[in-house]
Amino acid sequence: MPRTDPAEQSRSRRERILDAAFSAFAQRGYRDTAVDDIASAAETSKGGIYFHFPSKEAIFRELMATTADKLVARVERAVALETEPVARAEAALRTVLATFAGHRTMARVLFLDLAGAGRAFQAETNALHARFAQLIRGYLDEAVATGAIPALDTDITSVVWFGALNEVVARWLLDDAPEPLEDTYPALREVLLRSAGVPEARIRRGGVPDAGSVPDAGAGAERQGAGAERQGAGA
Amino acid sequence: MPRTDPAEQSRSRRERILDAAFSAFAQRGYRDTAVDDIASAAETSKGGIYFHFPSKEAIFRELMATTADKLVARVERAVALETEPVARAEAALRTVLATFAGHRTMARVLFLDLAGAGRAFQAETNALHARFAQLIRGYLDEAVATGAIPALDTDITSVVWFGALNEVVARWLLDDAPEPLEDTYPALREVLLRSAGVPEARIRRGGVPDAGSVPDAGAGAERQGAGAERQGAGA
DNA sequence: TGACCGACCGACTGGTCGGTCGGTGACGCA
DNA sequence: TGCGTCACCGACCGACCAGTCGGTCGGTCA
Repeated sequence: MPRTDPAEQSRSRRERILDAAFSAFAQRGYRDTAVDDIASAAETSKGGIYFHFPSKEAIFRELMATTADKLVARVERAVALETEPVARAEAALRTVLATFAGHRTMARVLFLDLAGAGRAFQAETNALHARFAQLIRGYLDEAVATGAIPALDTDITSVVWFGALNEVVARWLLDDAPEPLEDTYPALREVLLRSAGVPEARIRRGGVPDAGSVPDAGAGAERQGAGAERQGAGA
Repeated sequence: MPRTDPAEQSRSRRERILDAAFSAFAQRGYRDTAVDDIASAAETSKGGIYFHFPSKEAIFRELMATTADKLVARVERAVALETEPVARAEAALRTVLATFAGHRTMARVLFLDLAGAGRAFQAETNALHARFAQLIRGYLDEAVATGAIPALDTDITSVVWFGALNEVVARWLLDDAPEPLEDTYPALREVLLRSAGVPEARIRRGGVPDAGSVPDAGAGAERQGAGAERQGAGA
């Protein structure tokens, strides 16, 4: 097949562009992928792309949406095979893991901040996450050692804790009119302690202490003594 | 104090730059913050900035590092006040939440992928997360309804599940020589089921099923029938 | 007083990249 | 044979921006 293979040609150009964009975004991220890159990977031209799509962003959005749809459909199919609720939850979990395992690229597009930065930062951020997870792990190991909680995989548990915290905070950050973040503490605490095998009795005893023991949050400014945390307005 | 207030001046220019960069990055993200923006916010010039820092990236890295250090120090201080292991873990959790609650900007710098994209995508990504969390929540609600698990806050639990999954996958994606993702399933399953209050007996029964019930992961190509998932080499 | 220096300034450069627009060839139709 | 149209091409435009570099200026020291 020299060029313009008919079978290949029949898959409309639009599809070829989408495929090319998909793997380009997954490999280099949105910002670092130029429309020209997509064009050449799809064996077309920039003009050809802008004939089919109004903007680079539109390509990305379409990709996100259809990819997510596919994953959701897959999960729902797997879940439908089970009837018992816990088994259904397990099936969902297992399916997501198995799907990503077989489609690393798909995972990249959906989970990594594809929207975002270059490799260097990705690694940096990852190291930061690892650092916090390690901190948590230390406390968990300690708890295991003293018998406060049963022996368990503290590696994964710490990752779960960090991931959960990360998500809770991110969600609060992106909320336009967020409730106070601390309000989530009691429920989050309960879930996380339970995940680490803390006995129910111990969980129910002692929610949030009335005061003290948390160093002055909300006091001093963000950085040093300067005028940080200024509102959106200023220059 | 008309201008060049001495007290203000004494806080070295370098600090002013760091402060300005901190809030600029937090508000607009790394990519969308121009060095000129930082300069004018710090009431200095681009040249002035490049006198103190070798590159834009260096500023960002320094900010990340010191911010993380501060948070870790704060957590460790709070933890040191407790002796019982579970209480220590609780203190850590509470401190992180309380700190971010009081320092939204700090949270933005550390947690959001500020390294990354513009607002539009952030919102998009958030919606996607919400969608998946909602999916999970459905299953959990079902489990509660049938009495398979005790009544609990399925809202946060689903967020925890999603966050955990997200983190596990992200970590696997950034690993250079990752173990198969499915290998984490048994441990992850255990932690998450426990977090949802599934009885220990039920957790121990049935780990991963021998086969089937997971639709053909790893089969068809990533997108349509095309040649996606090509390795890093190609154009 | 004059030589010197370090901090700081801002115009400029080199390069990148999204998006545009005037084509162009193949094809159907009259 | 002429004409319109669809799909596509690629040179080009304009904006944006990190980083550079020649220059200024307020001190300081001899």
